[in-house]
Amino acid sequence: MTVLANAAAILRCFSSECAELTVTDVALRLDMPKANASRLMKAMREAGLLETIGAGKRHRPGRLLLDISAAFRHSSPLILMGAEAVARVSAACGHTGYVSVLTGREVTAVTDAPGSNTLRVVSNLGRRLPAHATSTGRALLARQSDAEVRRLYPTGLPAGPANGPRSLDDLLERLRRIRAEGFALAHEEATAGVDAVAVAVGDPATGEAVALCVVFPAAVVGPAERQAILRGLLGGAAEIAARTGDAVPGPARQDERKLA
Amino acid sequence: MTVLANAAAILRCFSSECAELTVTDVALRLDMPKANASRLMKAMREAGLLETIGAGKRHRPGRLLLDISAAFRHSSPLILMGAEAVARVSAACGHTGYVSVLTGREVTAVTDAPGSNTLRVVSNLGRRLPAHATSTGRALLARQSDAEVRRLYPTGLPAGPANGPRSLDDLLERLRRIRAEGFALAHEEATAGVDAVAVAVGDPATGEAVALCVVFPAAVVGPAERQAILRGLLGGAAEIAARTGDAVPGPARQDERKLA
DNA sequence: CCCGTCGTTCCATTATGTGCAACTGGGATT
DNA sequence: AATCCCAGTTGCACATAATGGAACGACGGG
Repeated sequence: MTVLANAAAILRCFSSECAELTVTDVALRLDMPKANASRLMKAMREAGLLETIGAGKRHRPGRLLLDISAAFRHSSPLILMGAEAVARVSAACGHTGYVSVLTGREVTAVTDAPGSNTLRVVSNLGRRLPAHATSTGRALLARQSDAEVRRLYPTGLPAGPANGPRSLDDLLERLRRIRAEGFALAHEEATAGVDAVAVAVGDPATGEAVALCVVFPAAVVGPAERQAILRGLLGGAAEIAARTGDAVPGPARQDERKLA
Repeated sequence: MTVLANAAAILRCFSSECAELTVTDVALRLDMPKANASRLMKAMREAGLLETIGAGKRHRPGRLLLDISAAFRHSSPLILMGAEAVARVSAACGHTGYVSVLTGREVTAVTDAPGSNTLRVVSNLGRRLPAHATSTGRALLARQSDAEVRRLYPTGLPAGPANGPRSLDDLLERLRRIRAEGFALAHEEATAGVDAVAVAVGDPATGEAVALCVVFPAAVVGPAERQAILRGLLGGAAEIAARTGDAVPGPARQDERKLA
């Protein structure tokens, strides 16, 4: 299935950073013969996997793929419920919220709820981030055992942002705390000036898990508001957990769930 | 490129309504040999185009596609600006908003801003709807000439909802009004109890156009609020049009842009 | 325990995609 | 206006790579 592999490779060239590509761009990046790239992309256009921008020679992912990413969201009731819960919290506090999933050592946002505040974090759907260096990633990693996490990082932790975990042991220590408290925090990690709160919830039936997360400017959000956001996320997660039969980590009593 | 065509056909089997498929499902739907479907789907899994749910045999679109649909959104500054504008209006009024694009006779929502009201229209990203029977579709069709629209419907209009246009001439009449007024309305068309306001804006440089749209429960939103929504959408569209150099249809003076 | 269903694997056939190189067409340069 | 140059497309012979029929494991239910 070389054509499929090549087609996927072409699709991989697209990302949030690089949204338009020409035939030679692709041929260069994948160092494949121009002829090949040309024919493949033509076929992909005809299949709806790619489309040209205007009438020019620049390409972008096709409409078909858009339809399908919607199917992905609908494929999992967990994601839908998560989106619903995050939307409620986001509407209440005005900050941007996400639902994210973990794949190996990376997290991806699958749904967003753009905030309504003038100063808010711009949403960045579909960008992969290192799990260990984000609140969503750690919230999801905390659902795994220490042994499983160690197995994910056989060569230790890659270098991360200043406030992120500095070593595998540091990470495991943070995960223990997340398991005990039931939520994850990030203070100016992936993005300067941005703090985040995340809560994970899963579906034992499918083995899936998602993280609900709200991000906000670190400087302008005080303890009371943070506590409100946390309460909203925990409440949403608890509702979902009740429906799926998931075990919620952390203190059983809501009032013990406080930010440090 | 038969494998590509087949792969695309498999992807097309997924939709908002049908989010999970097994090998035999696919083999049946596309009546292709089971062997073929099995191998193809295996290859697609390895390429990241598909993934199994949990450890089972049900498949859904892969993570890769999710990343890419993000790229699609970023590919067009027009879509980004539209999303921004709709998010503002949506946050202000609490109703759900969309950015949609037109392909032939169908419109697809590419971005959504879920509303914050308890009673709101649930967003339905990525589902294709007939252009003539939606406010977004008509707003976009109105950017084309009567001749072009006629060419789109050589055999007349397909049957639509009760409040939708009943004939091609009816549609053209509505489009004329949209061109004159600068916005499109739908009253309980695609969905019972739901009204919608849509405004189209384009980028002459690329030939693209998007529709900004807000949907709301027909019964509980009064004239004043509708007017406010309309003003918000028109304002957003005007800002975008100013940046792209697009011509905004309808009365030049804002205060003439009123709902009937 | 056996059967039905579902997915995967085997194998020969042939279609299919590959790579090289020549061709075209559109824009800039002078 | 003539020319160059680069991006993209096409022809052709060769060999890889996908096809489909049927047989084989693997579950799960009756």
